[in-house]
Amino acid sequence: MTFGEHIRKLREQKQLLLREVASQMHIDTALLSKIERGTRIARKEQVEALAIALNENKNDLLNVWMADKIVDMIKDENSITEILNLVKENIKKLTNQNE
Amino acid sequence: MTFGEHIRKLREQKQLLLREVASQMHIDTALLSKIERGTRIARKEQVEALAIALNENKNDLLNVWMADKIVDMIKDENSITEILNLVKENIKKLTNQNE
DNA sequence: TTTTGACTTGTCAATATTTGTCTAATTTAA
DNA sequence: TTAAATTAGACAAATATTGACAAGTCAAAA
Repeated sequence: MTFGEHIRKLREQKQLLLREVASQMHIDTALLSKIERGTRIARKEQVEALAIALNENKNDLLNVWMADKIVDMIKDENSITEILNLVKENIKKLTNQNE
Repeated sequence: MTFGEHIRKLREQKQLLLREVASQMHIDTALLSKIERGTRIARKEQVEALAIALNENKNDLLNVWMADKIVDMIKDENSITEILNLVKENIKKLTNQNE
């Protein structure tokens, strides 16, 4: 599930209108609509504001958002698995350096 | 190993000078220097030109480059593993849709 | 020590991208 | 049909990226 689908589902579950949530986030309704539909990428501060407006866990939402951005980057690549393995390796090296 | 470290090692193995490679890539020596040191991010076309200049496999180099960009995005996050799992899930869903 | 060559750094204008909003559709629900 | 909700398109403003230049460091040769 993409970030947009995720937050739309949450919003609908809570029976909130786009304009209600958007207003709490201090952004235009149209922009939130685009974010939900995936034609615009939310900024980090917007995700945080969204977590508050939807009364959801901020970190969880940020994780979904970040994952979405990564998927966006690599979805059209032809060696996704290989790339993700490289990422994992490099992350491991990075964290080991702090020991 | 970061993308910059990687290509610097390759260049040194082949005993090429920054200016030789940069010239083949039609960019300034200073820019290539920054790319190798990780203070600048190469563009896709530059990675491709680099693969030619270094006589390396283009796709392999692009994978290292892409992995590097992803690491850059998430290295400071506190739930990296969780994020990468979400990525994997979502990628799986995406590819299953094409069946 | 001076010079030379390789590399690095800081800065800048040009360019490109992203951002948020407005207005005008379009869709939905009553 | 109407009214409210949502979406699409276009735009200026803000931000970010780009590549180049000039000046810098550094090590080794002269």
